[in-house]
Amino acid sequence: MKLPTAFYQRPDVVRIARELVGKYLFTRIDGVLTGGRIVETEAYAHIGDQACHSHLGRFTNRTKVMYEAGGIAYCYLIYGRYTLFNIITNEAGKADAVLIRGLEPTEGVAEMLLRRGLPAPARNLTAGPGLLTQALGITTKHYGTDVSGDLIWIEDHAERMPDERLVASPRVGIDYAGLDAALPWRFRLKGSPWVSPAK
DNA sequence: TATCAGATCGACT
DNA sequence: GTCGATCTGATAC
Repeated sequence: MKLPTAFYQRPDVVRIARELVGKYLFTRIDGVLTGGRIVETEAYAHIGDQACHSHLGRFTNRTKVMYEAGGIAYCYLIYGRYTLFNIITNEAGKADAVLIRGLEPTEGVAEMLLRRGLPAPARNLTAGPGLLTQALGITTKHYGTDVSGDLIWIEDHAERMPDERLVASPRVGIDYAGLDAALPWRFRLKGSPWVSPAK
């Protein structure tokens, strides 16, 4: 079943990030269904987390949707080339987010290959936050899109996801956040080849 | 106003 | 293992 908006509006972003591992992310962009199982996420909290774009109430053109109520997409460009896909959580004004870093393709693989320009399924089809957005057709145009809608949504297939299959570790690429960089807010599905390549 | 570093990936050595 | 592509926001002048 499709996760309702209420799922994202709960206050504990770390718990939401953990629960999203094993759920299924789908998009129907240009009328084509693509998606797969989420195998890697990271939590970003607006309070006490320097790595979060909304830390200390930063409010810019880029971060403004983070301050809306949970359940919408926060897409932005990094390094001038890659779109990263986050889901805003918590209630309006409490700008928390979950970054989707890794996906195991299950639906619409042919279309994903086309979008990625690959001849055959390979690990680099969706293993990495900048890659899965390409494969799913997510761009900055989807900034602010409802993730419980008909364009982008997440389904719960009621798979058993035992704790021992979930690995918590520090997040990636945020050394600038000082001590906060050590917070174990990155969640991966143990043994999945579809987790992102970054250390 | 200018500079810098970043929640990345892929090409190349 | 290293480096370039090239956009955004933060910080320094």
